[in-house]
Amino acid sequence: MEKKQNTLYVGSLAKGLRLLRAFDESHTELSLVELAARSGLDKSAVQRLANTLHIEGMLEKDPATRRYRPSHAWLELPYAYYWSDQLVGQAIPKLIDLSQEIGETVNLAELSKDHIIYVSRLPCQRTYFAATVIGRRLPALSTSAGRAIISTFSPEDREEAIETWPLKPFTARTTMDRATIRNSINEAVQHGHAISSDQMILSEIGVACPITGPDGRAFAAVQCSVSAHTWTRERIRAEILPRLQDTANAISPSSQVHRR
Amino acid sequence: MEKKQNTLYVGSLAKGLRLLRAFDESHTELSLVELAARSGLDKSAVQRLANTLHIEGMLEKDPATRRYRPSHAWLELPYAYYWSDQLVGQAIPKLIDLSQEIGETVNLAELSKDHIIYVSRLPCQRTYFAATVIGRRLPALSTSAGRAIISTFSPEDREEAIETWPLKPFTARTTMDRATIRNSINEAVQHGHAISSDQMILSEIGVACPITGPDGRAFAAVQCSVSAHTWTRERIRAEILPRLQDTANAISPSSQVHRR
DNA sequence: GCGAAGCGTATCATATAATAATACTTGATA
DNA sequence: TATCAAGTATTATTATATGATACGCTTCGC
Repeated sequence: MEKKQNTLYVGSLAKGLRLLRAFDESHTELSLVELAARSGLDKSAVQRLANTLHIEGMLEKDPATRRYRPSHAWLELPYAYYWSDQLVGQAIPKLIDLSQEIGETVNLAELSKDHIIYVSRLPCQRTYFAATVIGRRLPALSTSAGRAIISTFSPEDREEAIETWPLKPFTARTTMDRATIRNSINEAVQHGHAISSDQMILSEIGVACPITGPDGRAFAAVQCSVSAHTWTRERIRAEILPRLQDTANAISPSSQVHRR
Repeated sequence: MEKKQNTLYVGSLAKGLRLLRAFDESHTELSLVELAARSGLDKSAVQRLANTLHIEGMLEKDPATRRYRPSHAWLELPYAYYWSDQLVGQAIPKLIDLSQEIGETVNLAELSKDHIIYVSRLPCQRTYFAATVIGRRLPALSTSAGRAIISTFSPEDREEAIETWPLKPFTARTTMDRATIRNSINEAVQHGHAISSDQMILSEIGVACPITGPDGRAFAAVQCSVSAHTWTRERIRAEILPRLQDTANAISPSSQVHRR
């Protein structure tokens, strides 16, 4: 057991959480030994912990196959989260209006370390499944929302993000060159919004405007995803951007306390 | 410590989960002693467990107030859940189409013991916040979705549900009389859909059609919420119901394996 | 139809790791 | 400035989690 030293650290709890984290989009149900393999724990530990999680209602267990699956309890935790996140309550009604106006998929993304996480999604057109699911965590540098947020940082912080935050190729056209990303972010600095294409999936264009705090630094963004088959960047700028910008401004806390 | 006996039960893990469950819509951030009070654990235990959850990234801690809040990790759990739930993937594109067609809020609800839980929500009109948030768990008997699901049960199971499942008054007009609920469910048996008014909030009407499994028993429902100020039950039956029914049928697994 | 392999389950002796009591620190209140 | 409550740190004690081992069941390949 890698020593986490400290008597204020309860190892068993941490190990249980590792079991929960073993589930993801490509591991939707796991057997005992698979859980052991993915969590790095031995069979006995997994047996005890998984059993506990099952008894506590955090894991479903198929009586036939003996395999574990996430339970409905996994949906109740985000419910609690939503009430605790001030921003979401502020934003949702405005996002609904926006999505109705433009008739395209609208997302709310928050910065989470060096990634962005989709906190709220309002799909208006059929898209791929992952685009409809909250909680998706993506490298900030590869998303329009992330770039919009970074564009509000001080020059030093901005540069650090561009140089050090992680990248991962999702499509053949995901930008892996940090200089290109720097250009994209610089444009965002100037225009107040970021646009990206083909980053997470081909033929998808994302536009995002930052939601800024009282200090002018963004921690979230309103984002809109459209298909490159029906939209051009020009049309996006003409038809979507103004409303997107208005929405982002309306949500930004600074606007609510009457600061510019 | 109430003995959960068994050497396959890890108490510390269970206690940690109790801390997570201490957060809900009216307890969005908690101090150490509040956590202790709500979880029923002593201060020392909470100190250790909360600290562990913080280190593991499950709890945010405000450096100023020392209070704990749910972290973004709480949003990653539903992400994993969605991929593990077959139904959601099947349903989402059809729900998007439906919501676009009728221009009203569309929900996917699943049965979870004697409650229903909203698994997917597509708000189209401004509503109260709770109606936009996934993971909300409501007594099945008090919701159109729950009644639609129960209506597919065998007469015995149906009766047991009506007699024993829990009720709770949310509005002054929430039906607390089981005979009235029985009537509502019997109507659902005959017409294949359930309608309810003023159950969760005043002036809200819910319509739901069951999603049935191969055995004809439902485990989920497609539901639509509208305002009583702009809709009557007659108009709902005429304009919304046909499409709602089609959508529910299209999602039902039985329809996909070509049974009736 | 038989043997082997893999997986889930159960048991148990051992010492690690969680406990709960206590004491210390901080900061808010009056 | 004194008091109190909340958060933090430390400790001895033992309960509690551990992980090795053994058993039984199913699924394969031969």
